Amino acid sequence: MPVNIIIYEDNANLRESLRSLLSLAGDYQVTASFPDCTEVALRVKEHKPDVILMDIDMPGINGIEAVKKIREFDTNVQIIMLTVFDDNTHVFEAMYAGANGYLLKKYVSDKLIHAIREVLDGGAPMSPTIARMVISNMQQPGATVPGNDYQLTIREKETLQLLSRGNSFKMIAADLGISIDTVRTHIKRIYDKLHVRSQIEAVSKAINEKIV
Amino acid sequence: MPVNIIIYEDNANLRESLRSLLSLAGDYQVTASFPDCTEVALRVKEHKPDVILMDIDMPGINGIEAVKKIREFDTNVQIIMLTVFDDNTHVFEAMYAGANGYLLKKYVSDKLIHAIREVLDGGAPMSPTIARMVISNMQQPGATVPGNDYQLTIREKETLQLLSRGNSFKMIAADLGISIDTVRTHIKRIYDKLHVRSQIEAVSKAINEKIV
DNA sequence: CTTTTCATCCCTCAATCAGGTGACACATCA
DNA sequence: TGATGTGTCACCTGATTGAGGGATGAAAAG
Repeated sequence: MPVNIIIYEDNANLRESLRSLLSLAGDYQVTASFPDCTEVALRVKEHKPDVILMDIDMPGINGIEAVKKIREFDTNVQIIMLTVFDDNTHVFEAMYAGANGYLLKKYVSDKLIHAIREVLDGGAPMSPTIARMVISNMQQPGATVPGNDYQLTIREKETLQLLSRGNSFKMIAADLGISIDTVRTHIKRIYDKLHVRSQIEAVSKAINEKIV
Repeated sequence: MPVNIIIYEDNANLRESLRSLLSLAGDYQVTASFPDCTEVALRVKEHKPDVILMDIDMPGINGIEAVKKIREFDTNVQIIMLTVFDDNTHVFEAMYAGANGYLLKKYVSDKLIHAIREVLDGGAPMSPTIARMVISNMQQPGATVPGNDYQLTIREKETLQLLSRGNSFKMIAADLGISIDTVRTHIKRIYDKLHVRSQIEAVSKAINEKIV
């Protein structure tokens, strides 16, 4: 069964190049291709592709918006962004929107077939510089080393979790089946360990450093 | 000028395989290899490698700890993790610690040379499944439906931001140059709009839905 | 067997916060 | 011009929280 692919690319030459590149490779069937994203949801539902190749810079709805729309109803179709942009705004927006891969156009001829194979195998094809950007992005907030669990005890972690979800001391006490005073004690110890002095600081630290 | 590489790998067979794989490829020089990470900082400083291949599971100091130690004094050396673990704890810890690439051992023979080339070119080589994990991790916080900014006004967003960073009303008032009662008003409106009833709920919602 | 850690509970006091109500200036917009 | 939205400020009440204490028992570690 061939892999069904639809293409969104406003440049007619490139669109046809992609189509022929894929048809020559065998096992790939471009069931449709479009120069813009009007009715993107309808069209995707209609063609039920396995893979979507999506340009970013298109007239009307751009590729990132299109990905968001598609992800509202389909989280399975594999979407590879195909673009000339390698600045981090575009890359991260695309990733957050729900793209599975991100190929720079200059690598397309070499890597497209490979990338399609890879998304179908559950991978996330990315051009090298893109991969580096993604990693750097992860490392930013990771100035806080995970493993810094601040030696919280189990009970303290539970308390912090409930606190982070917006519970009052009273609710935490009820939830854990202990007295409110015990909750207060746990909270105090948590403050000591996290070096904070209020709920919000603790919660903010807990969420940002994913202790919870 | 050949690429200088040092290897950390406790399995003697694999260590030698890597060494011969690299020597056969030409242009790569394994200047040292070690079965464990004792004195890792000293050794790296001594050999000044271009690339470090780092196993994770080693006796004594594990590879992730070693990466942290190395990154304390050298942010330029390219480090590729070389491991059998593909669970997300190990992957993310390694990434946060400062690894540049993450290759599963089963792909080593095929991809090692390519991966070394790639880190040196500023890329971030990853096995496909690893790349997918990294991307999924990025998409988690973005799972929140976009467009939900709850119609907060500029001032309310500022207030919420300061609140999320752990400031008290008093501090927010000082920061914004307004009276504490005004802060209270803003906060109250924020509560209404976010449908919450406390600081923590607001902060937790704000962070999780990345309004701030 | 003693010490430490964890989890539990209690008390007090001052500070902070939530919820309510009301007011005023300013800008925009219908 | 009048309605609406925004940003500002004030006062009040009751509840919650933060910061200090201190205390007990069970379990783990030494």
